[in-house]
Amino acid sequence: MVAGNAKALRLVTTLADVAREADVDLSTVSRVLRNDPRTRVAERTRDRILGAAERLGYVANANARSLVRRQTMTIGLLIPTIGGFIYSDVVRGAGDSARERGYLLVVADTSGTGSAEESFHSLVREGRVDGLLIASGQLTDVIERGLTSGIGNCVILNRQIKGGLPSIIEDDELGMALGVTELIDAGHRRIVCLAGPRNVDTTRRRAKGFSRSMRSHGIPVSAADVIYSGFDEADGFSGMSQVLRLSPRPSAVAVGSLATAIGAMAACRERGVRIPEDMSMVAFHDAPIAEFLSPPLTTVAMPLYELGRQAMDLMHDRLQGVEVPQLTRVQSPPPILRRRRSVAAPRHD
Amino acid sequence: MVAGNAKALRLVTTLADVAREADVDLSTVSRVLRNDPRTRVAERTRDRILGAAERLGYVANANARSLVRRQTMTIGLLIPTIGGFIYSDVVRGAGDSARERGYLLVVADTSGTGSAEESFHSLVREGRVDGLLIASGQLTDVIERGLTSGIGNCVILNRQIKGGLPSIIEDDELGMALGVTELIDAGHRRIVCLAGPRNVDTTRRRAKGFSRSMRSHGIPVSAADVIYSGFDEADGFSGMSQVLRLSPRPSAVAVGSLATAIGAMAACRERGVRIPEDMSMVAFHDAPIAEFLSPPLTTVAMPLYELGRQAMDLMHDRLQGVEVPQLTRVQSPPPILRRRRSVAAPRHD
DNA sequence: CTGTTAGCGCCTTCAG
DNA sequence: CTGAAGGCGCTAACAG
Repeated sequence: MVAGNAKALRLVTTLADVAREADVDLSTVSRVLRNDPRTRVAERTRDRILGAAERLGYVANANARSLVRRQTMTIGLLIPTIGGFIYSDVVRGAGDSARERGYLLVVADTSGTGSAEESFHSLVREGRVDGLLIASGQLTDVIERGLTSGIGNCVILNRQIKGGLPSIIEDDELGMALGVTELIDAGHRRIVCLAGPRNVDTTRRRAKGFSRSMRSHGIPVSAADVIYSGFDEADGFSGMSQVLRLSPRPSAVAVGSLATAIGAMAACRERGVRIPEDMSMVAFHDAPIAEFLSPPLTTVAMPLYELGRQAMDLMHDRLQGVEVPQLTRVQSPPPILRRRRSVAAPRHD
Repeated sequence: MVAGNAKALRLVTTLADVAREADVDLSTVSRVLRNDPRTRVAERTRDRILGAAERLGYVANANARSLVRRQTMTIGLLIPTIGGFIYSDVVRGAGDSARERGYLLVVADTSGTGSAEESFHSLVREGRVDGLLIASGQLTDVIERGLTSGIGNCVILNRQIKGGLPSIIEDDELGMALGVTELIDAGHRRIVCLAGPRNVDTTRRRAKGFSRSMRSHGIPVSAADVIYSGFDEADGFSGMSQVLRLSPRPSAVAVGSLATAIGAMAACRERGVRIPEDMSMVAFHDAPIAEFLSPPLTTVAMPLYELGRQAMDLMHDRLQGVEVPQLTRVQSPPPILRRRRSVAAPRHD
């Protein structure tokens, strides 16, 4: 009475069910449903099969298919924390490209402790995905320190990495230079860069953009002009607090991320430093919120949608056996400076 | 020369490889590696097997396992857009619970057109997940309109839904009442609720909390006291603009989401309406950013981490065959009012 | 204690 | 144009 139960409650219809219903062999059903180009099927049988499949609500099982085809048609994306300003665009870009190519994109959040490596394991090593897009610095670090097994089809987003893994980066240097130039053009000379964490690739590139722009305008820069902090609001607050203690106090600051800038604005407010009257500010990265801050923030909008999209394109190439370069730069569009109201001429210049 | 290539480049080691290396049957390897409690294996063979597996870097293939076990040990989570303030907590909660139970959580962003249904299809119907947590109103609507096949193991987050699908909700009504009470306690009487989109369940519950709190304090409410808009910054801006045109102008506003509140603050600023001097404000939902706004925003912090976690717990029960109620309320902790500086006594009272 | 045997659901030669 | 047969990598009885 209980025996055979497992079979009895198999509710999903399989190829065999459709075959029975259509009175053909299941291999024929498989061909028809996949539109196998190598086989021509009689119009009548095809209709019969299609009808039966429809009637039974047949959907092919991805696991069985993956097992034999040795590919899952799904790509993973690792991001450090869902909810960051910049990731939504990256995810949309990667998702759109994936969909167009018949792939499924699944994303995993690596904010929990150890979850970066765990996700990597479950997704890649256990064969749940064909490839992994890695936008999580945390995991990138692990890989750089020697995790080498099974990292075949990975693409690193916006980090350069030792060890031959392909990566795709935006032109952070140019982006930051754009922002700094805006400050310089407004008349500022004493400008400080409130950058992200020290020794992180993106921080380095943005800091470089800062220095480059300064120097190319004939303004000397010293190491002290770059203040390192983290990437969130609280980091921005403390970082900016440092900046405000500097003497002479800079008249403008170029901030390494939008969240940091929001914290930095709060620090200014608390000290009674008005933006832009007493302090001009540009932020690296843009999001709808920038428009609604006080004052609306001048930002550098990086092509993050394109970053996601092109990362996926790269992955697709790799999966097709196309050789992909070890370092790719996101192709157009270039970063855009969104002028709002956080930049003004310096007061005592 | 090219023939047999497919086999040749099979780089992953299988059970058979380990079995060969350890000179035992592959079923034994399977047992040992799974720690099958029903079989006792000689210490020596076990060591041999473990050694071989280690040496060969064996990792079980998830697809093959899923195929036979008829379960994938992965749960999907659908969210409307990665990058919203509230989703990071939900994802963390769900992810933590999943991990503790040996499940993998994958999230899919349903912001693209049609991608909600597509994701649902690829994940659930094609058998890539054992269950789906749905926090995407978009998909909820589709389901409510009649998508019924294969929705066996779904849990709806923070939406009540017709049709018997289990859902878990927080006490939005209480949360909003908390915020409104704070306003009333500060002395406000003319208070407006800037709610989300009309006809959405969460909006309705928050609006109800508003009315309830008002009435319980003896303040009459009319339908006109609830202004409907959307859930993002721009919606908040336009919604608040409407509020500011009201006459008599309210002295306080209870806003239905954090993003909306940020837009609303901007609208006030533009009109020269100072917060909290001319207008008090509380927002539903909290995130680190609230602390850094101008002024720091008084918010109602909902237990979103718990929502995610308990949704996953519910899913787990369901997967274990435990009966789950059609409607669950998130258990403790209750919403917390985070007092910051956006509420003050009204001016002309 | 360990090996043998059947599949899971699907794809893919190879015959007919 | 269609059917038969083998196998993807793994698990789970059932024997020994």
